[in-house]
Amino acid sequence: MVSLDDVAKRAQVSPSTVSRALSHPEMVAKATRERILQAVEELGYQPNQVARSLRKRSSRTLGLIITDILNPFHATLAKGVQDAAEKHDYTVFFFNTDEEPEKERRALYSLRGHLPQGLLIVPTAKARENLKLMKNLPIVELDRSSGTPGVRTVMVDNIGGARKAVQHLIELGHQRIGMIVGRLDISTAVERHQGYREALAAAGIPYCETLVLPGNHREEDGRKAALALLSLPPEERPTALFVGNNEMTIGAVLAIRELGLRIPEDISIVGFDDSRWAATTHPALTVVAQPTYELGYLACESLISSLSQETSLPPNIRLEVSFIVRESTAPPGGFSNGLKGKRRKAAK
Amino acid sequence: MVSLDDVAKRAQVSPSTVSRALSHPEMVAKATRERILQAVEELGYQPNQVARSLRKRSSRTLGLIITDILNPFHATLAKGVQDAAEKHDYTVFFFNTDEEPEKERRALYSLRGHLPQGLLIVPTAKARENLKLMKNLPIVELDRSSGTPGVRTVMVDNIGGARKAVQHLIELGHQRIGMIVGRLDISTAVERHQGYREALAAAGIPYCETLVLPGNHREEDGRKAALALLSLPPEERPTALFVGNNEMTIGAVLAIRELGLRIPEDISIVGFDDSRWAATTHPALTVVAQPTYELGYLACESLISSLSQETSLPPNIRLEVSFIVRESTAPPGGFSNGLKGKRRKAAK
DNA sequence: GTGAAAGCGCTAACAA
DNA sequence: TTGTTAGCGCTTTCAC
Repeated sequence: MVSLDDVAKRAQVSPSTVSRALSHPEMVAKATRERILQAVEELGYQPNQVARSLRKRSSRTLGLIITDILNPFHATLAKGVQDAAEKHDYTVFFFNTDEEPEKERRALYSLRGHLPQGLLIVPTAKARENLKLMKNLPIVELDRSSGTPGVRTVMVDNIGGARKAVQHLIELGHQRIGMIVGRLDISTAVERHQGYREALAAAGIPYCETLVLPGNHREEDGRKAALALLSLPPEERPTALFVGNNEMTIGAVLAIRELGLRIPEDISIVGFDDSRWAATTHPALTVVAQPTYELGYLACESLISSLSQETSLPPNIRLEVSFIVRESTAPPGGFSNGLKGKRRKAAK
Repeated sequence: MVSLDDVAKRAQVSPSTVSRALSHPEMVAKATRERILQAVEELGYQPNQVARSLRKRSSRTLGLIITDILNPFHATLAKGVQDAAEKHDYTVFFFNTDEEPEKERRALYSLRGHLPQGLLIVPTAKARENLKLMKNLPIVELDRSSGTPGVRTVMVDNIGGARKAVQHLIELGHQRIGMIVGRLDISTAVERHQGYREALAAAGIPYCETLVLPGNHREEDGRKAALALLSLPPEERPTALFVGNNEMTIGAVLAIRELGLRIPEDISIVGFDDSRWAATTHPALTVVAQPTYELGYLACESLISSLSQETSLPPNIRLEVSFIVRESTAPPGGFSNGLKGKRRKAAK
């Protein structure tokens, strides 16, 4: 590889002058600078970032840790982060934890050795413990918060979004509204659950524990939870479902199909997080839509701006969600009011 | 940060001994080694990978460049790569090119400065040019090939997969089979197109240019192409569609819905690459399924094994695809045989 | 089996 | 404005 010394020789200056010409052009006389730039060009010289990092103790790299790259929500987050990082000429180390704290720990450890300038992370349930590894590293948490002190966060208004969703169902006339919530050791799940409770309370509907089932954010968890909720005895069974994330929503819809129930005639459903699947499935789903790409992009902007001390962005950001009414919600209908012919088929 | 020198002092040995104890344990006496390891433990020492990389001129990092992280196929590829990399204790620099050669060039350039050990890339159409930047870097191309000499590849049997898909349609009785193909400067598109031609030829069906439309791999391209193909005059109009990738397949299905046509009664459709969307949409799609995760995983294994000279894996790997018949294909029916009531609605 | 010394490629005092 | 020098944290000869 061609090094700075090679350039120096060719341009007949000292290595430090070459370094300056590239890093602080204004400190070098115009003529010299041009001679150097030409040599750089001719030799195809590219600075060795590794050497530069070692010397400057700062690396122009960031870490990105998400929990599930197969989830389009996370993939979109990653794209937002990546785009912002590239814009500022940062390179990103990427990790995927599968929601497993142990994988997260290993990712953090491995990342630490590479001395990144900062970290963007969708924390797992044990992140608060794991992040102790990263003393003194600027961190932004995306989507959810681990509660680690001193960490920046970029999240959406989960409470408001959930409240709106449930309110919508209540306005349609639903009284028994089930919720498939995420793990309650994850902040988004807690907040969406809170929004659910608030909406019920505001309408004077008592909170009923049997109608709330937790899941581990995956499609299969949503499916199982929906199956369980819809197997309750008729008088307890929910007439509508509010599901805490995109993957579980898909699972819930599949469960409803398995049971031979119709959406929205037999059961209404609202999901949290929009997706192509939600928009194009039949019937199209009513959802709380999040500005996912912006979330990732902004988180990265926030991190980078905090690195350069231009603390233009507040350390904790909440983005607004929007509520999209499509075809999966309607006033309570047949199924809830007794056993229709459909149901027989369902009890497979 | 605690450095090797700190450990050396605490263990009362020289820095070089500490280095050896960690990198070549067998070169250090057991007692010394244990003392050192204890000091490492007590101080929470972690080797500085940047310094190590600079010195060894080798970095335990890999580059991963894909073209569209929002495409579940690519996200799955990335997960496979990531998992394999982690297994071998490599860290990955991640880039997304959006199919844009210019972004790819920038990604490669930026990556190069970080001295990765190797590169995994889904090449864009201009990769052959761009990859000239990466002289001497071990490279594995995934999914498609840029034709760059000396580069390893891990791909699927595109020709065979396409042939099987089209053959299936022919066996159902279709004669006018349209194809929505990718960009013909991308190897997968060329190969799938070839499979299409071969299947037609084998059945003695003449190849018809008007039935083949290219698209840029995105959903919207598939939609437009399908719209165009289905707007052909009745006697030229295809009765079945073979679509060259997952995203365009979704677009084609949406187009068919827009036109008010029924799948498979009015038009059959087969996609290349399975996905949750394909499996759960209604009707579920017949597809050529690829071992996507394995593709990514194996590509990374292949790269890493080539780095350590254990050339156990062949430089060019082709994985088998499988053909999954679901509900989107049937013998040619109503639509193709003339104008049904449905069609009026379609001509919006 | 261990230590001393050199140096990976770069940047940043400090001097001139 | 430019050059000299030292050193980031590590590994690897080369001695002993």
